[in-house]
Amino acid sequence: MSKKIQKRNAEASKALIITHAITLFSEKGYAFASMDALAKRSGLNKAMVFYYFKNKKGLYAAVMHKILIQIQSAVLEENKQHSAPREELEGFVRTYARFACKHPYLPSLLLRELSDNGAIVPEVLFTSMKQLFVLFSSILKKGEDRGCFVHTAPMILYFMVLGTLNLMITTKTLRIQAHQEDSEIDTFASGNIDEIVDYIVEEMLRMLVVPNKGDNQ
Amino acid sequence: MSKKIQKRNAEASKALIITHAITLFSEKGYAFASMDALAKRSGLNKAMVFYYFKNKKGLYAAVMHKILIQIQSAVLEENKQHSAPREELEGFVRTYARFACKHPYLPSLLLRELSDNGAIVPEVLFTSMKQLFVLFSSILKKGEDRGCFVHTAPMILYFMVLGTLNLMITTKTLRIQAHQEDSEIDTFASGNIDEIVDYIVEEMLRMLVVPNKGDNQ
Amino acid sequence: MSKKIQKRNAEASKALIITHAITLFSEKGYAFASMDALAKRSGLNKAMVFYYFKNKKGLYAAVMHKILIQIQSAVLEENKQHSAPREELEGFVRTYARFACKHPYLPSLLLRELSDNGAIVPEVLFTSMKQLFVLFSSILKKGEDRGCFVHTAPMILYFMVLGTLNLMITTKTLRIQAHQEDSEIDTFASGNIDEIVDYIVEEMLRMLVVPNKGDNQ
Amino acid sequence: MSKKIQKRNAEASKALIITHAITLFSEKGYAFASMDALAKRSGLNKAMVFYYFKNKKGLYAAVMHKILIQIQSAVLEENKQHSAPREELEGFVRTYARFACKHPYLPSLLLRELSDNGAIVPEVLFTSMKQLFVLFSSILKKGEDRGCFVHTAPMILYFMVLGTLNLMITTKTLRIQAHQEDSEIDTFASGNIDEIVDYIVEEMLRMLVVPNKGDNQ
DNA sequence: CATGAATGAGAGTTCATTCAT
DNA sequence: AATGAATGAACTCTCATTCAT
Repeated sequence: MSKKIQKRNAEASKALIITHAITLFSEKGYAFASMDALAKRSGLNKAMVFYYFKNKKGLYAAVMHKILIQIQSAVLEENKQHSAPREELEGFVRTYARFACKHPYLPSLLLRELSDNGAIVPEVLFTSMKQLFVLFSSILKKGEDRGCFVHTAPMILYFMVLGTLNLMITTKTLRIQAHQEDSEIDTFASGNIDEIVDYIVEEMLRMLVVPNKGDNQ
Repeated sequence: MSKKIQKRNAEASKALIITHAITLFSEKGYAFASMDALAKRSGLNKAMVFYYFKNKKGLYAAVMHKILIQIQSAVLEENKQHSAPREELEGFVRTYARFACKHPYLPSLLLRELSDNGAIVPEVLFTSMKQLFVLFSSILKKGEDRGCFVHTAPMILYFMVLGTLNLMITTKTLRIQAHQEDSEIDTFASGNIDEIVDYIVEEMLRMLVVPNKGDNQ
Repeated sequence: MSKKIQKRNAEASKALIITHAITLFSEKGYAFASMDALAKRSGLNKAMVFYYFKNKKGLYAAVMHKILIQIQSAVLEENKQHSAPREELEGFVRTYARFACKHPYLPSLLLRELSDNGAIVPEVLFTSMKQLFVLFSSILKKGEDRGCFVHTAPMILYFMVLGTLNLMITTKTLRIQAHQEDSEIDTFASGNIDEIVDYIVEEMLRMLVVPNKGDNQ
Repeated sequence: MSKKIQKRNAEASKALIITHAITLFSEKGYAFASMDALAKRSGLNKAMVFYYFKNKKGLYAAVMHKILIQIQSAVLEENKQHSAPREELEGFVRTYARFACKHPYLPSLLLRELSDNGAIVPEVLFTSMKQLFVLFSSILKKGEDRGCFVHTAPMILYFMVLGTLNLMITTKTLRIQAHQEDSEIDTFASGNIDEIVDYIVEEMLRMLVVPNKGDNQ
């Protein structure tokens, strides 16, 4: 009788849609990602997407929420394992970097959103980024309190970390290409993500560490 | 006397279009900036845009070209006035920052384009960014050669500068808003662009300057 | 009961569109037939046309396919009823003529397409016209084999039949008009399609029939 | 002083435009031939076309007028040289054919116009075609009067000649292609225009010539 | 839950045509 | 006579979204 029973429960379908939406949005950007394409990729009917997420913006919000939750919990998880500020800092940077590298949609989605002042989903982006920032600040604060970090503007350092990492990750192919065309230019094309993190952390510590206190933090 | 100030003047019309296109693109992003809206803003007929720039992409390319040329020449100009690496570095950062602050479309357009690998106008973005990078590298190189800078990966520092500045500038309203909601959080909301530059430069020098050489370079 | 007769019925909608498209294309020609006008005529939304036929070319291809299939099967059907070459030939001509007269879009669409080398939908036109030609050739061949037709170039005869019929049909109003303006000119204005066919067939047979074999084939 | 004096007299410019318009219209058809493209081809300013021909239709009318005049006078000229109906008939067909073959825009433009009932330039087409038809009729009439042609419907024969020739000429590439794909099908692909004319004339005469009078007309 | 059908608004683009010089 | 600038109307096509089943 039944033509084609597709018994998927709601959660599974929602998850399926979000998964595909993440890649689609990061590939094409919000505007150029069409709901048609998304439905096709997900193997679902277009109307389902609206059934679950109300509209495109709603879906996008869900997508942003998902990835921001993911990165947040990844960083928090890793942070539990350390207690020394230097290690915490390195942990923060490395965890973010590895995650962003494994999920390359993160940098592009994030940069786009930030360069827009969160035009599409203000609150989600806002609170998530804030929470991550609070964690980052607390690491610096702890370092200062213990006397091993000098005082700095945490906001600037935060964006220094995120800006550098995100740009290095999104521009990877661009940088490789540039190096191939003109080998004189050192675009750090060969460096993998861990080397990049090493560099960044090293430089951050040079900024932060109190001269004669660095070794025995 | 004449109602419409400049008519039947190709250069004026082109300039008019580009001017409005710059703000429109940076406000809405490429996809959401409609040619209809642009024409209305410019007070010109929509077809004129196509007459002069062939299509939307062409216009966008022209826009990017224009602003990249501007920032480039601003930086180059300023660079002539210095010869000491430290000053050159500071000049680079400050010029870029001031320009980006005065023309707030720059950061958003740039970040968007970069987070896309220059999806829309690869070459223009590519060559311009490269030239700026070459200048930046040469400053670092000179510093190293003179023994006053330690060796670093110029690409990473470059993105550190651009990433930090662009993010600080685009997120300005976001940061003010966040601080108002929760005054505990230090989002550097009150800092103006020159203070931001001071901070960044100070931190860069802490990274770069060879310990006992810094003072008397 | 229901206000709109057939809604949410894919086949009905498609058929509705094609029907109106046929008349529209034959009235205005491909270029001047606008999708807006078609939608209005069909009482459907413009987007539906694209939903079903992808684009204007696709619709046109569907239209051509439809009418070529129709004429083909009409001719084939009629051809079954005869076995003598003379009758087959007459059947071919008369069936084509009647069909084209009843569906006056055929001649105009066909002539246009042919005079363009099938610029818009090459393959469809191509294969259909070929199949019709193969049937026509086989009739002539059979006649030759039986010794009742002289040998001729089938392609030329084929175009003679189609060319004459199509032109006579499309120019009908033109011919009537010409005759009214100057009654000296005999434009065959009064002749109906069957008389035209009589004439053509008679003349074709005069060309084809072997002198002393014609009577007793 | 003078930037770029283009001293062309009106007639030369007009002729230049018409020449290019003829090829453009026959290549693309009326609708798809753009005034922009025409201006570019002619090396003139677009506005000039309107200056000389008022609008696109006007230009098209001029084009049709030109080529119809040409074909008319070619046929009339050649007709002077003969007096025997058979020769006149052959002359008519051959002249038209050669002309159409040398100026391949004729068949496509003509067929298009005819299949449209002269939608674009009714009168021009109308009178020209009529004059040509009157000449053709008079040839047949003379033949009948002299007792060497049987009576026929001149209109039908006229379209038989024009239809066959025009179709054979426009479909030349199509026919060659069809033959290459399937060599079983005899599309008269190898035949040149004179052979085609031979065939047509031979068949026309078989229709027309009074049985025992044919030889000594 | 799930689907295909349907829609309206708007997008980019083209084009014949006119204006001012 | 000749030109480049300017225009408005149209056109094809896309897309987020909703409806009916």
